[in-house]
Amino acid sequence: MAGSEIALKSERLGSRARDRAATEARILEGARALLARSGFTGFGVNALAAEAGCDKVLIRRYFGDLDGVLTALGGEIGFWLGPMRARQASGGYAARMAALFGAYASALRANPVLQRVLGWELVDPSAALRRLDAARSRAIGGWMQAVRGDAVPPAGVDAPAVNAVLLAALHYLTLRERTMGSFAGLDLSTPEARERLEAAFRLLIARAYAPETTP
Amino acid sequence: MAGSEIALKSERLGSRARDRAATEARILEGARALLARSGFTGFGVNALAAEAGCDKVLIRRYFGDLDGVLTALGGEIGFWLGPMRARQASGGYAARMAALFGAYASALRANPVLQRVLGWELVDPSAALRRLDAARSRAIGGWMQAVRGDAVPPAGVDAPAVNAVLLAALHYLTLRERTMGSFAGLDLSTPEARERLEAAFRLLIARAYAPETTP
DNA sequence: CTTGAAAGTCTCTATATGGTGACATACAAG
DNA sequence: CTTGTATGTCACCATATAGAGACTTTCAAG
Repeated sequence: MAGSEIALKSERLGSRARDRAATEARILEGARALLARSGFTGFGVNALAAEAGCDKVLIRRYFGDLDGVLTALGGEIGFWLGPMRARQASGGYAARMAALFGAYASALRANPVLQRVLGWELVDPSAALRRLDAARSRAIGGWMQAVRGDAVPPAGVDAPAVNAVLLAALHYLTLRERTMGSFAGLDLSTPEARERLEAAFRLLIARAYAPETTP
Repeated sequence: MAGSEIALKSERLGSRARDRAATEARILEGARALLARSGFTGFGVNALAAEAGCDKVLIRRYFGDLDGVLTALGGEIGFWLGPMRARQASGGYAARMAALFGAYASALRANPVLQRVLGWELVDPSAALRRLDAARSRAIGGWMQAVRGDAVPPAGVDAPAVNAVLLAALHYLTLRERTMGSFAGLDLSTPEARERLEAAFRLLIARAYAPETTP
């Protein structure tokens, strides 16, 4: 009888491998899953503890704050955009930029957590989100510079400003597709609309960065 | 003494003019002010009642739900974009589109409530926000059609798609300016950066909608 | 004048949240 | 074996929220 009690206790309490690193990993994975599923509106200490299957006090002990969890999660943001870094585009500036935007659009569409972060930044910016944004901005800037390589935009075109405009459009349309599903009369859920938008991006890039002579 | 008691009571309870229409107007005005100041994160029944200076039960009685308040507020969304409807642009399609974007950008920048709504749509879309978005989309579409007039975009250019891309960029950059204050390495709080972005918009519009011959 | 509905105020409950303290257990160092 | 620390569990508290009920007060219709 005593043995069964001990077995019960050890099953009830000891089943959790007493491993801080594993718990922290579960918290981070839970935060990732929770953000992907419910976004920031349901992102609280209680919900995260339930998702990670641990007590909420451990979140405070190990990360101090929910912002600490976000900051720790941001350490993997390099991984979010990592797979894109490999390839190097070729051709002129316009061609390289088109390839770059296509790759970034695919990566962003496949990353719900990044979408949630980008959306929440437009609603309730916090210090942690600002740090994440700064790091992501640097990463993307470096990545764009690497892909661009030695190609230079045509003279008379403010490439950083134009790229910012196009990148802003890409962010907004991707978020609209997941949330509202439509924008400006276009049904973003249909492949036709997305193809039209991709064509519009290609056209804008081609004409903005066209060489001196345009047909 | 009985008289003073009556006076006190009438001052405490009767000071509120017993007028349902006025109370509804105060609730709507309070919702507008609350949204402009705190956004949707602090948009609750208690906060709205405190802002409007009335009891929260009246919000439920008159509007049923917070979504009802939003829907009623959306009836004034026509007013939000109303002042722009007057002027009619002239020139070619590119020139008219440039004027249109400039006017819309100014109106959006001066309208914090519209900014909050646009931001929240990307985070937590509700049925009420979908209705508001549909109405706003129709209004903007009609306004663009009116300003465009009889000008037609050059052949081979998918004008609705291109305009959607540019409009998306305008929305995103305006929201980023209020929240993060920067995007893609550009400090949006400086007039220089905004001027560069406006120039980028003008360049994109001009080249996308340029007549057949481009220098 | 009486009566009944509308307008408004106050209070209570149920719930969820973030946060903190008290306690139990495992594990390793002494 | 003892002891201390880290890890984990549980219970409690203060707060804010949405919502419903009970209660005045005004006003207008009869």
